[in-house]
Amino acid sequence: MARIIKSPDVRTNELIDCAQRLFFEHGYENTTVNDVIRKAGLSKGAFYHYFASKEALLEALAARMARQSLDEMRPLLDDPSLDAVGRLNALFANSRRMKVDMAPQLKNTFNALFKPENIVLYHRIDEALTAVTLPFMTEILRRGQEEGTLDAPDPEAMALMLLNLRLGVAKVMHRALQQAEAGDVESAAAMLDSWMQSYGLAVERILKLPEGSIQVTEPGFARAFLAA
Amino acid sequence: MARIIKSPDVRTNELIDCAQRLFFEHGYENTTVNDVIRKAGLSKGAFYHYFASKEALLEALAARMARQSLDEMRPLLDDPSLDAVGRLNALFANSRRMKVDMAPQLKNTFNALFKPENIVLYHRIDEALTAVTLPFMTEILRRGQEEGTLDAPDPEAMALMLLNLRLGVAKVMHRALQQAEAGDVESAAAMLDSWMQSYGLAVERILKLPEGSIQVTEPGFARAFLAA
DNA sequence: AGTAATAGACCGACCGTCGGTCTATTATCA
DNA sequence: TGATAATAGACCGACGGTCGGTCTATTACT
Repeated sequence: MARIIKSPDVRTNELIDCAQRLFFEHGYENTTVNDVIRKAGLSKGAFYHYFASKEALLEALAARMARQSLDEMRPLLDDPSLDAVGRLNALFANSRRMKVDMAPQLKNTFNALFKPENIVLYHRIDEALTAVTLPFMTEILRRGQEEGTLDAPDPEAMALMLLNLRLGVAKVMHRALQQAEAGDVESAAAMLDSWMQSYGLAVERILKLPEGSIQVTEPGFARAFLAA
Repeated sequence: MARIIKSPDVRTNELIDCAQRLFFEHGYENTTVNDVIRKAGLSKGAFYHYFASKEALLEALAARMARQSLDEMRPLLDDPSLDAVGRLNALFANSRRMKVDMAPQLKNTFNALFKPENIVLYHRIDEALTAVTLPFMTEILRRGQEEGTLDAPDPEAMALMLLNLRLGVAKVMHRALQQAEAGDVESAAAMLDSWMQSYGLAVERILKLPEGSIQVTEPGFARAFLAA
């Protein structure tokens, strides 16, 4: 094979790129190291020069995703014009916008991530994401408690619970996507809408917020997302 | 090897028994089919006569655990003397009792289940458990809504969220166990207690119950569990 | 400037392990 | 007694990972 030399940083990211595409498309277990290096145009030796194991590649992928996600969130904490509720709503709005924007890829991602053979991939990413998001969320709640805009006696515990709930949303979104793909878009949208409503309600109740202060969904979101 | 013949039912359960011990101890991925059949005293051919794959064995294990757990819960639904809140409290009390009774094994189980190499095992079991528990929980909430003892506009959605929260508790219990094993029993117990307090609070708030109506923990529970 | 030395990116044949298959053999029962 | 269910274990191919070695770019020295 032709010998092409690149900077370690570039190579590493290329490998993670390939891993992301392959893992998401075929699952972690179903992707072989040989698949990765073929796609990356690299030898086995080179691969193991950069990553200690296939698992380490997964770890690096999860870490990169967590980092990216954190970069998206950080501005919200720094914005002094927002109170805690505003920050939470901004978080939800942000994630909505992203979901609709990237619906096509996201659909694939969701479908891939929740395939039963992909639990490992899913869990690693979720773990990394949660680890990165928890301090962030805790800080939002802590400030909210200070401001008196919400009631979270133990901000970290409450934050962790909110993140646990978020997982449930992801699962339901996947169910809705599958139902929509099976042709039943309307009822899937209805189901998703109603579920997100309940989710919002739960968040409000946990933080003792007045009903209606948290807007996790907006009119037509479910349909727009599922129909994309 | 001597040829021993047993009824399919017995063999199946023996294999699942071995799988349970081995998977929990060394993890699913780290346990080979050869390990299982060696421990069960069986040939490869016999194994694949009963299970289509190693994965199918895991599935069967998860299903059996779910079935057992359901059998433990069912009496609660049938008891007419309990209202919804009573049933939830009974559920918590039950799980507390079980936790303290079987603390030694449970410690192992928890430690095993949350080892990073055990995500697959953990997830499968959780999935089976959730699938079995959700209708049960939904029914409790539905009746509670009917009785007016709690407020769950969408019982299934709320039930699913409560189950999602339960996961968080399991994770925190694991963290506490590790901390306790590292010698810091007191602060681990304090942490766990405070966390369970928050968990109870969240449940109450989600269901709009008066504060104090749900008792997930009781004085000394965390210490008793961790010190066992 | 020319050259020797070093680092480390890169290569691919090879190996051990593991899930799973296949054929042969033995028990059970209609 | 023939059919079928149960058991045995040799065998297979794929896969993750290793290893000895090559190639190239940079640095150190004369």
